[in-house]
Amino acid sequence: METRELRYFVAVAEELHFGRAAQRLGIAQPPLSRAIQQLERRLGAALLDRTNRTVTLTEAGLVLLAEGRAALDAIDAADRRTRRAALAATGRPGLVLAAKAGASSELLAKLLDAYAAEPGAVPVDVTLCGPAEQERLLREGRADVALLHRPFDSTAGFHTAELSTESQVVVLPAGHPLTVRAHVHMADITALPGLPLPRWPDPDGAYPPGPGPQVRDHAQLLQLIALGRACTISPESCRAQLHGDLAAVPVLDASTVTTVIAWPPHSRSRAVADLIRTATRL
Amino acid sequence: METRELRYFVAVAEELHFGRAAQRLGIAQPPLSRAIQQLERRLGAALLDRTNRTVTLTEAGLVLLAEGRAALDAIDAADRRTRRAALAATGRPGLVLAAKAGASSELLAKLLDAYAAEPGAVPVDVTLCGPAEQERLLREGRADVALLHRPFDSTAGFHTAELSTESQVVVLPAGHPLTVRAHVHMADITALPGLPLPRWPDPDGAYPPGPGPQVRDHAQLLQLIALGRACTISPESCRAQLHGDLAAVPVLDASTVTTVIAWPPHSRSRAVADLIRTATRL
DNA sequence: GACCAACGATACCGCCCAGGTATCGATCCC
DNA sequence: GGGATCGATACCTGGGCGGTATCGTTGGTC
Repeated sequence: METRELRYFVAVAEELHFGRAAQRLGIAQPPLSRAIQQLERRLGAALLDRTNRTVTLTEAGLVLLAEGRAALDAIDAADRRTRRAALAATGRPGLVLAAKAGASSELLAKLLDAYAAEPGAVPVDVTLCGPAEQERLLREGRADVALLHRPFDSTAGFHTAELSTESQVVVLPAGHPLTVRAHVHMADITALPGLPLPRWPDPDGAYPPGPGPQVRDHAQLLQLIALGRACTISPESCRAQLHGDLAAVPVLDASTVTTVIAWPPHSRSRAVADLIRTATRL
Repeated sequence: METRELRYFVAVAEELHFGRAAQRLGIAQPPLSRAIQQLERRLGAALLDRTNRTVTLTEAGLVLLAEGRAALDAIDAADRRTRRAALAATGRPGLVLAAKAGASSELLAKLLDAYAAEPGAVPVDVTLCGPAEQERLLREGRADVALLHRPFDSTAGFHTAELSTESQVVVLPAGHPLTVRAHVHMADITALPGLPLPRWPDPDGAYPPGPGPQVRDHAQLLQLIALGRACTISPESCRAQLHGDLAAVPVLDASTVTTVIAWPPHSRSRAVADLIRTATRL
């Protein structure tokens, strides 16, 4: 199976329309039709049901869409990591660490300090990113290592080491009636009138339907909470960043959050290994 | 990057010889040279240092070798899983479960029984394989689900669920002096005169150097132990399979072994999901 | 030190296949 | 029933992949 065929198939499977897929790929429609036919012939499996009017994925097509995307990601990652390795060999070496903006900042600071003190430490570029974005960066080879938060981020496909586990708090506007409580339960929060949980964008940038304000970053969310328009559940380490307008109350029955350091398998970099060793010793 | 280029590069990187690599690939040497040059040009990175006499991998080449192998594996897996999905849709559906021969047999039997009792259960083909082979089968898409044993098998790249944790025992010939002990330590075993730990083949079939008899399967190993030529450390569930010539003694400071059920991420099969659910409920 | 063998690179050639244009055939909509 | 939409088919062209022949360099050998 050639990557060209895979790219073509993924395009058609996503568009469910040969014309649009061809346009997206920058080729004409007939070669695309032929390439898909050839792919189906070689696999001995129908991937698409086409009825001259609609295109739908077969069961095998669904499988190939998921697996093919993963394979293409692996190829792109190989490409990017090879380029990065070449740069590192001839230019300044350096690590890219992806971390969620506004999360685990204390842990992150400690890690960076401790690593910088190691012999042979290289400069670390920290990429702060939106929720679940670290995972993508790491998968695509744009980052060498990432701080992920279970159970929110998937660690599938990575090597990981646990760094810390913490319980969660609900962040509320200062002066909210609940802030006098020593602790609350999930049921107390989902029933809060006028303080819905916010909606974060999907990886593709779209917002899921439902109530709750749409937020794009942490600062925006904190401001909304201060304005009394939302509340949120966060790991308790976020308390360090709360200012006067906000208050936090432990949520007893929220899932605990585990911060893990993750890196791609096959990572051969000494710098990555050093950073991980430093992290696990914290 | 095309898979053809990747395959070519991996062949050269493994052989470190253009002629042999070309032979292995079934093409002539000149097109291979050109393909590698083109790949290097497109990546903007030297992958191989060639001195007319010897070929060595650069740092970037080492990265691409590891990442490229992973990417090629992903493509092969996509291919195989798609074919399997097509077969399952048109023919008899079925699952392939990979398990280490001679390990966790009781757990495996319970799992198969429990799953078979589920509504909508499909036939399960059990593939018993050598050490660390399950991992390869699962990675290559030849199995739908596998029982792995941490820390021996790598679970990188898979989703997993823990099934059981057990401590380890040393398996000795019956009548050996140590068999009267209630328990032993690792130091007692490595120092055993005339009872070395066996050597298992690498994934490529070669044996690592060192003392100890070469073994290929469990029966062979047990026979060697009964003959007083070797001993081995195994999870304690192996006791169920020991016959009269053999004895087991707990090893207090051996690492504990966790049996996990693993499946590829992106698995879309209901049967796999059912099996996993059954397993975690055991 | 000159010759030879080994090995990767280069030069050149032929053919296959990817991609393009034109068109067909079926289906849905008005 | 006519037109629009959309995937499939027919046919052509060119680039690139693979092949053979050969070169250039280097290391080993007598």
